[in-house]
Amino acid sequence: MKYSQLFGKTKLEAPADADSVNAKLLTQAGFVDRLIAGVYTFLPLGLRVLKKINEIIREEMNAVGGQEIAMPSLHPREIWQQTGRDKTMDPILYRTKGAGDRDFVFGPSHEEIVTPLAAKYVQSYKDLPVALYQIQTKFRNEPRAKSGILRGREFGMKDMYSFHTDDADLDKYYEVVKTAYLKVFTRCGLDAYVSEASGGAFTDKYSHEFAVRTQAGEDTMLLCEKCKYAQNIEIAEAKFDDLQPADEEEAPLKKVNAPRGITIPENAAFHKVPEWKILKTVVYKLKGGFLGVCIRGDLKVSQKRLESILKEKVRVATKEEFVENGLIMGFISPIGINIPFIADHSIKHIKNFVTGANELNEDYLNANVGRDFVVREFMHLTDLELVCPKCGNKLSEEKAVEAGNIFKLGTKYSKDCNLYFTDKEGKKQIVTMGCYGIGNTRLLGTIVEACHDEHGIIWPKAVAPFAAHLVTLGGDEKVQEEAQKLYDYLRENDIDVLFDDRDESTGKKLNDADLIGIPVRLIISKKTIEKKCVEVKRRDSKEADLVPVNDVLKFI
RNA sequence: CGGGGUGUGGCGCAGAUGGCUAGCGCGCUUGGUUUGGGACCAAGAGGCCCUGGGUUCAAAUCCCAGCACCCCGACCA
Repeated sequence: MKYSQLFGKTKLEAPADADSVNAKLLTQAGFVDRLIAGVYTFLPLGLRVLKKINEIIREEMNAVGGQEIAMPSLHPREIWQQTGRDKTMDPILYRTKGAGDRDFVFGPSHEEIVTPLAAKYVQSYKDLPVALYQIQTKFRNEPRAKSGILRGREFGMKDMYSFHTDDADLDKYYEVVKTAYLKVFTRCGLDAYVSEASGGAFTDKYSHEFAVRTQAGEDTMLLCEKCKYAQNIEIAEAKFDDLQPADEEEAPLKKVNAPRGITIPENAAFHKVPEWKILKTVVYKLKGGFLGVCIRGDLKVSQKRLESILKEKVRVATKEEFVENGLIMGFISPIGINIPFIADHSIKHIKNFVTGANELNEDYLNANVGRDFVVREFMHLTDLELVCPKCGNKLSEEKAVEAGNIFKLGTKYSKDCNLYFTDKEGKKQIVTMGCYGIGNTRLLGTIVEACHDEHGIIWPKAVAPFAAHLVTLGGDEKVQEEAQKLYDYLRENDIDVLFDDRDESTGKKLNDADLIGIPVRLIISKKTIEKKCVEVKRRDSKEADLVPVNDVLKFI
């Protein structure tokens, strides 16, 4: 491909509202174009990468017996009512009406389609197990699309569904797919970890996430290098004691008179609640002022951790400083107080806290984070040290992106959609299901987050849009001729090459090459022609080599 | 859904106490000179100043409403 003819040019500056590295680099380099928040066009370069990713996914899914199909995106509403998800997923469903005023849903996922489909074709135990997958666009009305292509409203996903005669068979296959998933991420040049997933609609025991380590990740994960084990820090902390009943609803905030002592046990006793229901607030003195720290009543803030996070020495505020800030010892709360607050993850999922009202002997009941008070950031602030459940080593804290997840669905959808089979004894049995998702477009963004430097993207070889980037320097005709010869030669040898044949200045062309990030850069210039050589430079290395034209193939 | 910010050629921005023909940089077109890390000269093209309503002799600029985008939270198979 000649760059002069490629649709989608590089830009000197990234769009001002690009919020993440992947959004900046991918738009600046001409891989994607944003239509609206969370909805992107894939330009030729971007689509090339996406196709490579899809091919890797396809190969690995085929290798574990997956069969590719293509299901519709337009779903009649009734099948969503049948599983109850018309209601439970209502906020994120895109809806439309068809002829005769019929209601439709744009598919956010495909259990509702694939289960009835399987029911049509699966009758006997001989038809099982079977795994079906597709690579397709999903639609989810995210309340806040963000992070470039990492969280979109329309996005690409590989979703696979497996069907089994019993749990044992599902368990076996689930492990096989887990391994296949790790292969996919490794082949895409990423460092992936399996993590036990958060509780959700389908219970945490039966789901795993795949975390990819990158500095730009949205989640903080606890990782074990050795076992490739990961755990989301929020889950780790919440899990250490599963306190919050899942069905508790947020109750209205209430201020009550509370002539109690100032300690947590006295507080808990007075309100007749467990200590973990108390929102504990500690105020620290920093160089630049005061900082409130919220934590669950039964836990302790680790000053050491706080200091290592803030990178400065801190101390608890003195009595005088309390008065100065209008704080009442024992009755502090983040509600209605004018100092910044951060919080430990432990409070994130607890509802209806008891907390002080910043007045003597006055408390708030039913305080909820987000609704009644806001914290700047959630952090890990306790002494809690977590170890790998497999090898017992201490887990390290890293930022990560969730790039895939797998679930044991069990019989939820088979029941709703009447998916049964006849066993060897001729008895009717229910089918057990698993489902397995990888966001392929998110994966593309994740690769950029993980593989870039200050000049641009550094594509791992397996997913690079081209194998080589041929660049001419200088407007010399001889240079163009020689480059054209090399271009033809490479193509004859099945090398996917992008040929920057433009008459642009050296700086622009080299900067563009760095930005686009193709793994190998080849330069033809007056200098190289004199030496009958080509300059070869790998994107991830600083050094360039001059190699004889005939040897070029060895370097790609 | 709460709080904050921003909407001006394709991109990045200036103009805001109402007032002349709405500017600048990048990009684009034409011609010329250049070419090893974002070149230079000259001549051009390109604008419902987010939308709707209002105030006014006069609105990019003031007022009201709405929409979109971004950030921090809430939410998140």
